[in-house]
Amino acid sequence: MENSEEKDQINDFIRQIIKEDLKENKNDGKVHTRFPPEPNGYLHIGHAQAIWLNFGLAEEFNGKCNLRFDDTNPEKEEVEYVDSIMEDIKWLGYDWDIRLYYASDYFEQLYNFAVELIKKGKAYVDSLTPDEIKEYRGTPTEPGKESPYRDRTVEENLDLFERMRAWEFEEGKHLLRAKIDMASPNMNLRDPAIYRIRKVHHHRTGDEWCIYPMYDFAHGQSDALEGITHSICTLEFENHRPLYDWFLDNLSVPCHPQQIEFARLNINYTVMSKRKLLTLVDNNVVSGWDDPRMPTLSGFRRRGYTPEAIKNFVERAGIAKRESIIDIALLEHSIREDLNKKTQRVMTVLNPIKVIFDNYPEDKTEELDAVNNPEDEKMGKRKITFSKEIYIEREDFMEDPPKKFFRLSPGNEVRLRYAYIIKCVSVINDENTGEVKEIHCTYDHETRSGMPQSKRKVKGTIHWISVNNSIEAEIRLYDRLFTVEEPTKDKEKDFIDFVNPDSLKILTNCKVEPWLKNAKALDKFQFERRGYFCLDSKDSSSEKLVFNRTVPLRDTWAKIAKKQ
RNA sequence: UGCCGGGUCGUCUAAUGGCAGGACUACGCCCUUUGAAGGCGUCUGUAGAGGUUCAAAUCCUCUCCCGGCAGCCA
Repeated sequence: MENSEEKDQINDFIRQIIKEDLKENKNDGKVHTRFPPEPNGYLHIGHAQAIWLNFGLAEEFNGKCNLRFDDTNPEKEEVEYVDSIMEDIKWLGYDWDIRLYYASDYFEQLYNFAVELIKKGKAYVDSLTPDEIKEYRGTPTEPGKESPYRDRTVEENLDLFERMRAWEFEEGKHLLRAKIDMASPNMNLRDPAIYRIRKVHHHRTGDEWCIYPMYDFAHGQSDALEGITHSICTLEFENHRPLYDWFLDNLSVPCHPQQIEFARLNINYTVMSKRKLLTLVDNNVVSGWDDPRMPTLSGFRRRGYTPEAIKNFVERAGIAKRESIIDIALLEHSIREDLNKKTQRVMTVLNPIKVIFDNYPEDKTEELDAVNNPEDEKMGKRKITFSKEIYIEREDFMEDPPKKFFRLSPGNEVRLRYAYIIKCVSVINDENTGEVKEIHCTYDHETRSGMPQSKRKVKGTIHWISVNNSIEAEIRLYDRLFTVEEPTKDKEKDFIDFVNPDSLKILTNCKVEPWLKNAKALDKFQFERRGYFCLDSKDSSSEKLVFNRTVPLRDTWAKIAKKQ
């Protein structure tokens, strides 16, 4: 209920257009959108916004949304990408039902549309070389000039185009072009290419075709064939809209969809183009498209992000026409908010140092109650073991603490979460390095959680884990992939130069609660006082547990310490 | 500088001639057996100059700034 009320409040300019169309009963009051990825890379979080928009609009206005692969360029497209794209959309929670299409499904119809254009005298086969075509096109400030082949007869064009299809010509020898206006101030209308010869194997049509339609010729007609009402795309296609409309106006198509453009999603400290992400993969800067540092959906999934958090984020980022860069802090807020409500808490020590209680019996152990999730009582409680020797985080102890350090230090007390109040009595340092090796404490036996004395005010509470009741794990800490907000802004340097060398830190000697050995891939937890973590889906095994840090908890102390 | 588009708190985003609001961030306080979460509060904005109007972020004029476009990519 609450959710739908919230949804009703979204009123971006696209929704306003749709509501207006509905009011006028345009398209018989129907809304039909489509998500049209090119299978030449993995989906990133920018695509998630487009998916959320297109599928969300369909849900909101009782319409439908198609999935259509825009596979008109066989040189870059692969089945691997098709599969990953479908997996990612499903993961986000959307369903195209039976409406799975490929632009390549329409190759025959698109060919016929091209023939129709030729017959109407509105398309011609050009035989200029690629270089000549470029030269003839002019520049943004100067008009182009017409190709000498522009006035070929309909019969000649038909014959040539048929022979192009019949594998008679070499790549680049001929090109089918729309006959529009070589002097148009809009470069897209200067006789744009419609069909080019490419003797390349296509991932779906195999070697059936050697001519392939250009994006501009395929997209609008595919939209029309599917009965799309609102064809939503990003800003860089705004200049193509007159061409989109020109084709639909000059062909016998079943309907004329409306193209609407919005600004693509950008986030600081990362990059968001498939080409650049591919570069990171190819140069082994990351381990693959699903490296947890990647802004791909598969990367976020492996990192421990949830579809809910991603959808909340793209909704909060909003839909508009002005170009913007969203602060990564908004994304982090969204995932913390979701995981806080959902995750089981667990005691872990990432960087252990041993604490020994001088006044605790050698062989004694105690089972103590720990809350699984303070945000959700239904998640219940579990037992944790206390004993003479425990580990705490190295950073929770300081021999010479600054002001406002509320943790353990010589002569001072601290509370052990769910256990006792303890006091540091002595410290053993490493003979060579001087580093703290072992901390000796006394525990106050009247302060066990729940006892009256446990109400005593102690400023700090730290987490811990029993030496004999913990298992080892590897924990991978991820940070932002780049050191600067806009890695692609610098004109002198390559964006790769700004990769954060500390974007991945691997901790190998971490201690976690023993039951975690039963965790399944992608299971999510809050490691108390540290952050949200999930079991890695590729490298973790029963012999070696591997956890990925999704996002750290907010850390007020880190800010205070930094100021001091 | 041809054409197209865009400029509202630090960052996003609303207000569609009628009180510039929300979220994130930052900061402060409260609460706290997670320095988390939560609660309360504070700061900060209509690119500039004119004009129309009782009233302008919104309409008009001029200026400035920022993107996109010269693939047989999408």
